[in-house]
Amino acid sequence: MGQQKNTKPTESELEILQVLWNKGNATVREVHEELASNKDVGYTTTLKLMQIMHDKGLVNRDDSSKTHIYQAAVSREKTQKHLVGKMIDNLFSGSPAQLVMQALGNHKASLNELDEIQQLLNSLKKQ
Amino acid sequence: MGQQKNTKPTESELEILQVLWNKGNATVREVHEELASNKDVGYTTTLKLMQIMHDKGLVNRDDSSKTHIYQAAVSREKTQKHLVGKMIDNLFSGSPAQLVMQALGNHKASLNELDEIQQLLNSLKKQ
DNA sequence: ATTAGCATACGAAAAAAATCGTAAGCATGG
DNA sequence: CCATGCTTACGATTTTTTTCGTATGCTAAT
Repeated sequence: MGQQKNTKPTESELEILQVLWNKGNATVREVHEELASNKDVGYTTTLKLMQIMHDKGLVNRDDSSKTHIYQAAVSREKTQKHLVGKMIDNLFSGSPAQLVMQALGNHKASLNELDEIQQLLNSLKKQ
Repeated sequence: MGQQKNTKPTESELEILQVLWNKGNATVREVHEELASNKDVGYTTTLKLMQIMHDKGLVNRDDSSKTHIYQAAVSREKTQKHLVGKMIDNLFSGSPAQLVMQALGNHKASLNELDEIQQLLNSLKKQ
């Protein structure tokens, strides 16, 4: 039954949210196809997971027709914020800057992206 | 027995690594005190966890004296890199820049830190 | 109407992670 | 010598997460 916002999604739940965020909304089958292209998993596993997520309030569903249609109930941004915050605390002693340096230093970004970051940086400095 | 590098630490293991990274090396008791100041957990739980981590090769220990002394066997940097990469894949569709924007936009950094980031950014742009 | 195919529901098992109780050993201080 | 206190070892339980088998029902094609 239960239902609680702000529940931290598990690893698998995150994979599903991923798909839902990208597709906007989707059936279990659609989500499953997507997942199954990357890893070995049974259909009912995906189904069950999505049912649990529905219970937890992580997804909404339209069950007015036989084949239910799901969509994420938590926003990508909010989830990102939550998990990034957690990572900053857990891994970077609370320093967002260190995380940024890590990410920039070790993972390639395009010039365009660097410019975007530059702009954000400028506006932050002005404050 | 087993032992394998590159094992992804669990949440709890990460907390312990955290302490070890900060202290350099520490006894179970020391690690435990630290953890117990933040959450409610029994001593033998911490002990057991650290034993498991030793099994997995996540920590090294000196057991030449009765009270063993532990230290992290995986570097903070390497672990950060691994987990940040995972997060970029899982949550940011593979774009490190998006993660950076998230972190910068939502989590306060000091002016000094912003300058550090600026410098890194400059050097990346020049390449 | 019967069958084949796909859908959900649901219980339960398996796997992974976390927790803890208890035993046993070894110092140290009385 | 004996008790107290701290240590590790270890088995077992609990909790959480993941996985899947099976039942059941609807729909469409034959």
